[in-house]
Amino acid sequence: MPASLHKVSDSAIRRLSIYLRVLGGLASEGEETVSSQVLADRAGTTAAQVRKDLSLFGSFGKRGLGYLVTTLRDELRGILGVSRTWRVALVGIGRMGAALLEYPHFRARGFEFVAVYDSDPEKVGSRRGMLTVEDAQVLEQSLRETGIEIVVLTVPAAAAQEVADAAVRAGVRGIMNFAPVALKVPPGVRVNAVRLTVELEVLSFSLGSVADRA
Amino acid sequence: MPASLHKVSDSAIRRLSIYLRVLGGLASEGEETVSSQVLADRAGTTAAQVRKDLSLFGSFGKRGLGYLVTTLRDELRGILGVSRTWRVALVGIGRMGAALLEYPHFRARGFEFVAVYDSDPEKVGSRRGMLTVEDAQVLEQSLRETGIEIVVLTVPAAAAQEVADAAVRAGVRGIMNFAPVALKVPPGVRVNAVRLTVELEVLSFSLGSVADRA
DNA sequence: CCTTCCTTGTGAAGCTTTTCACAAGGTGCC
DNA sequence: GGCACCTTGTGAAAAGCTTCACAAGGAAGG
Repeated sequence: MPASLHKVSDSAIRRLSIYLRVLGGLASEGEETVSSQVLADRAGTTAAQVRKDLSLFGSFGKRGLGYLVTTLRDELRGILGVSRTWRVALVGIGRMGAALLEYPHFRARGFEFVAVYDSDPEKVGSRRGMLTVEDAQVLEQSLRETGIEIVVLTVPAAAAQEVADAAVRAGVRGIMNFAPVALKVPPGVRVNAVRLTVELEVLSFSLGSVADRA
Repeated sequence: MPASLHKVSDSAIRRLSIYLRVLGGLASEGEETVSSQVLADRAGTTAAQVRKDLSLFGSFGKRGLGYLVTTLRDELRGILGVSRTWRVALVGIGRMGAALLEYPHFRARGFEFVAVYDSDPEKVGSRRGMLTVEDAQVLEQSLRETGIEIVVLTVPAAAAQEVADAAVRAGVRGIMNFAPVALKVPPGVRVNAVRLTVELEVLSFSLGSVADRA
C-alpha cells in the first residue's frame, strides 16, 4: 500500500501540505483525533480525497476513530521532507525578497534563509536581519560551498534564467521562482513558479464570465 | 467553436494568462507572428496544448503562418477580462502587503490598488505611496461605496475569514488570499489562494524522493 | 461478550485534462 | 499559376484525477 516511488501527483502533494498545516492547528487546539471529514472541511476538500491522498503513502487512520492528530502530523512531515530544516538562499532583495525573508511561516515550517544575494552594488554588503547581502557574482561558488539546495528567486525576469543556471551548476535542486519567465532547467532540478499576476487574472476571468462557482 | 460559457478549466485559464505574458514579450521584441510551438516553448507547455487552449475560445490562428502576435494578445486580454483596469483593495499592510502594493507587474497588467486597510492603529492614517491606510473597521462600507470588486488579503490567518465575510457583504466577488486558511465564501465569490509555504513544501518533497522530473 | 455505530481504506466508475495524429487550409516561392 | 511546405483546429485516444460506495475493522456501551 505505501507508494513512495509510485509517482504521486503534484496536486496530491499540495493537499498533503495543507493537511499538515491544518493538523498543526488542530494540535494546538488540543484535539487528539480527527476524522477525514473534519480534516477535509478545514482543508477545503472532501473526505474521500483526504483518505485517498493519505492512502498513497500508507494507512495512518484507525477505523471508527479517525486519525491521531500528532501522529499523522509527524507522518506528513516525514513524507514531505520537512522533519529537517532546509537551508534556503534568496536571490534578489527587492521589496518582494525582503518580505519573503521576514515571512514568519517559512521559518516556522522549517525553511531558513541562510544567504542573500543581489547584483546591485548599493545593496551588496548591507545587512538584512541576521544576514549580509552578498554579491550575485559569487553566487555559484558560495552556494556550492554552503551546499544549499533550495533557492528563492526574486530577480527581474531578464536575469532569472542566468541566475537559475548558476544555481543549478552549484548543485541547487529546487527553485521557487517569482520571476515571470518559464525557467529551463535540466532533469533532476525542480522549479516551482509563483505567478502572482496569473492569480489575479484568473480572478479577473472569473468575474468577467457571469457563471461561477464558490 | 467559441465556448465562452462551456466551463473552461482553471488550468487552461492559467495558461492563457501565461500566453498573454509571453505575447507581450514577443510584441516588444517586434515579432509579428508566432507559432503554437514557439508560444509553447516560451510558456513552458506543448504546442498541442496551446492550440487546444486557444480553440476553447475561437480560431485565432492562420494555417501555415501561426498567430498574429498583437491580435492574439488583444483577444486574450478580452477573454481574461483585462482590457479594462481593475480597482483592487489591499487588506493588511505588513511586509508582504507593502511588497504587493509596489509590485510593478500588477499595475502593468491593469490591476491598480486604490485602497489599503489595516486594523493596527499605528498604521491607520499613514501614507503608502499615493494611498492612505484606512481603518479596517470601515472596510465594509468603504468597499461598498467605491464598488471595488477584487480584494487582496494579507492579514493574519485568525482575521482572514472575518475580513473575507465583510468584503463579501460589501459586494466583493474576487479574493486573492495569502492567509494560510481555507476561506468559506458564498457561491458567486471566487477565492484564489496563494500558499507560499505549500510551494516550498512541494519542493522539499521533490528533493526528498530521488526520482524527479525537470 | 455482544451489538451497534462509526470511520477508514480502496477497487471501480466517472469525469476531466492532455496528448496524438491528421485533414484542411493557407503561404510563398518558382 | 501551380506546387511544395508549413501550421492550425480538432475529433479520438490515452492518461490522470476525483468521486462513489461499501466491506472490513475497530470503538464504545450495555
